[in-house]
Amino acid sequence: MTSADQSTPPRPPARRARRADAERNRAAIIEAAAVVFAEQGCAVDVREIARRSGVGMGTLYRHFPTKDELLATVLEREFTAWLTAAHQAAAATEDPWEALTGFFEQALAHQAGNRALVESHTATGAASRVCARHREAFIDELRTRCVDAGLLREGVTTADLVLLSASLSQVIQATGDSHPGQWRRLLRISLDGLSSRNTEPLPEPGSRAESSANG
Amino acid sequence: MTSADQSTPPRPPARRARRADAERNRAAIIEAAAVVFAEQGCAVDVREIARRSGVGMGTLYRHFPTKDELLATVLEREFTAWLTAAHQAAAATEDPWEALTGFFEQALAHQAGNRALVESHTATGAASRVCARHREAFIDELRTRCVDAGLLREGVTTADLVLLSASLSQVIQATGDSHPGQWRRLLRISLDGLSSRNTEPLPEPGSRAESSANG
Amino acid sequence: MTSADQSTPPRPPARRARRADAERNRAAIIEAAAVVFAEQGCAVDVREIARRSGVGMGTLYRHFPTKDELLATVLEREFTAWLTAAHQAAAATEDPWEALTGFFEQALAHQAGNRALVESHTATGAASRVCARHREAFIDELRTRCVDAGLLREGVTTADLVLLSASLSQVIQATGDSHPGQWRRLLRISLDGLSSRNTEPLPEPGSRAESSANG
Amino acid sequence: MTSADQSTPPRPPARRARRADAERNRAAIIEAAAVVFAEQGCAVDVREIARRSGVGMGTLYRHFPTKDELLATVLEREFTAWLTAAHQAAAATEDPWEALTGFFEQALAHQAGNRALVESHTATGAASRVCARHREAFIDELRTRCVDAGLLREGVTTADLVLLSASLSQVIQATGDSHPGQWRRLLRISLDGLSSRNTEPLPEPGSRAESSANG
DNA sequence: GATGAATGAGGTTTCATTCAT
DNA sequence: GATGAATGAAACCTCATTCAT
Repeated sequence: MTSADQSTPPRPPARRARRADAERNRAAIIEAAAVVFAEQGCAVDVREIARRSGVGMGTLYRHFPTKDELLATVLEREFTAWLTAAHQAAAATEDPWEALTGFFEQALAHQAGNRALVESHTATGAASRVCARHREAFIDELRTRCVDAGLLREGVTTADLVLLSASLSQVIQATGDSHPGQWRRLLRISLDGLSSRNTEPLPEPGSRAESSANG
Repeated sequence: MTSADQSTPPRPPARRARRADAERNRAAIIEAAAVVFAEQGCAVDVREIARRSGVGMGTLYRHFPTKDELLATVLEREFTAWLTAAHQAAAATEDPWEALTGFFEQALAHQAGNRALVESHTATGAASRVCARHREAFIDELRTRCVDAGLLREGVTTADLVLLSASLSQVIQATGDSHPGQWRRLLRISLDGLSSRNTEPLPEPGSRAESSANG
Repeated sequence: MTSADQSTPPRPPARRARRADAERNRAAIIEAAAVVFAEQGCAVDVREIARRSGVGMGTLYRHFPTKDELLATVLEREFTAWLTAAHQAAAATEDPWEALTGFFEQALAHQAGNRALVESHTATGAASRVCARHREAFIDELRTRCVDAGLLREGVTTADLVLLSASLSQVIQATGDSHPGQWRRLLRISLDGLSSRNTEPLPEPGSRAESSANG
Repeated sequence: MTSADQSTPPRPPARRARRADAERNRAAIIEAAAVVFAEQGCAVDVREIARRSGVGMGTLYRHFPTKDELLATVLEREFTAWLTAAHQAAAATEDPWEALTGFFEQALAHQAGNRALVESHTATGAASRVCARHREAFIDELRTRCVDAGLLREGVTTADLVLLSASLSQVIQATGDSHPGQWRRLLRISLDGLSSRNTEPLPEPGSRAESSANG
């Protein structure tokens, strides 16, 4: 009566007895950790996370043998979720420029108020490695589309865009509570600086040329 | 009654001497703290600072009742020094735009490699309050000059410029060793977005309008 | 009432089958525990044992309600095995003294490299109780043979020999890798001190008389 | 009136103000640690030591940055105290053999009931290194005296004596409470085996020759 | 019976701050 | 005023044992 009503889902190959409970715990831990990390940054007490997820310390450390590992998992999950959404949004429009700006919009909106996520940009831990590569690949895709359409300023690299994203995301943190939404102005300014309307060449990476000629 | 019996206050210079010693200690502490904070960020052990300044913990805490207060003092001193230099640089040119770009250049170059300084942008401690105000005043001055000369994009506020500065300074930290100088490209892009060449209105602070029209 | 309703006990072999499985598990646990305890001493993580025996923690604890109990079982098994071999060796020679020295040789050789076995001499846990009794009985047998043949020094008790064995076994551990075989010298020295050639009386148990007169 | 009464001890060069208190704490810590380690072995909770010495955890770790360091200090102190006493005892007699036996007597009596001290023989930590060297030097001295007087069995090395000492000290632990003083019998036996009365050669280090010929 | 996830007290160590000298 | 030892609350992590499935 309880499980096998109609279209029985192909019974998982047994041995998953406790796994369900464990998976629920693991999910609870990640959930709680995500909240706590977002609220208070990477430096929180692990016990706070254990308390909020309703599990003991041992359980937490069974699933994540190290605080860093937990953090990495949480961040990766958030990165992935965000990238997935970004892909969908990008696929929903024909306009390359709209795809690019939409990406930035969404990236920043997503990171607003997530302290750990922002801190992770600075962190050099192994956590961000994988995520970084995924993000880079996607940004490169967006860039190529804009370049092909002649919309992007000459010489703008993927690294530039990655950096711009990281840069703005950290601003969000600072303005988060006091000036919500101000980052949109900065984003607009930067994007305008990225448009092919600007014809002056960018300084070579590593060069020390003067920054801008406004005449 | 105990030491100075025979009238004619014998040693006011003695107290002065003490004062000088204390002042020297204070300076040593700030000096050492500046180095340590710059090298290792805000999270260093206070004892490291005491050790490097050659004073005891008690002395340190007599001058600065809290680690945060010491940090604030250090940061403020650095802000002040930097702002002074910035003022001089700004006064040395007639061109308002050059003054503005020069400011950014110098601000960012100054912050490269100073971990505490960059972290302070995110920190909500009392440390940054004072500094923020000074910086703001100066940026506002630069902005006004540009606006008066018709060089700055319509609607750009001081807050925008402050945020841009903070934003880029954090990029410097992230790219510091691996991609030195890349921040100059980002700066150039942003400054181009700030020029009065861009005529589209910026989104209202707090609004959610679309970010950019590239047509 | 639940399983065997229709009289004629239907599946005693079934329960036997279960028993066999359990017995196999028990054997696997002991086997693995013996290896791990020998390698790493008594302080190993129980999970290491569970992992190596291929059973879950619950199974392990069903068979051995306590880590100490498992340890006791393992040690007893090893003692038994060793004692059996010792018995055979002792029965293979007519010479009582050779039987005694052979026993020591074999005891020590057997314990070289088994950390838990050596540690157990110091440990006051319930583990060593049983083993101790068996060993004692056998040593007493050897002693009696030597005494009857007039080969053993006057007054040497079984307890003395037990203690000598324990003592030397710990030496083996200490010298194990660096000076293999040095214990044989010590054994020889001790055995010579045990021979009936030495006629001075031993100090009473508990007495504080001077230890030796070498003249 | 308080300090400079008569024969003033040459005033310590100032700067020792707090040092006295700290030294008292350090002593208290070592004292407490010695007791606790002796009672319960090396594996005690550091907090127990802190509690018993009446200092906070921080104080303890200021003086001994690591539990191992504390243990090493305690052991070394005990070794030193013991060796000093042993030197004096050895100097008090003309008889080389009495000096040797006295040394063993005292060494073992001193270690009876000190769990950490005995455990340290097995431990390979850096703690015992220094102590070991001192002990070895002293034992070598005793040995030489006996050899020169023709009292010691041919071929007995310092290493043999060191090992014998360690071996017996561990026996003490095992018999400590139940059979106090039994180790004296074992010691006597071993010493008799060491006397020059025994003329059979010892097995070469590393050899596998038979252990003893009692005929 | 078997499984292995969950438990949580305890282990060592750090560090901002206070306080006796 | 200066000194630096003392403080003690956390922090991270381990592991013998229990218990739901």
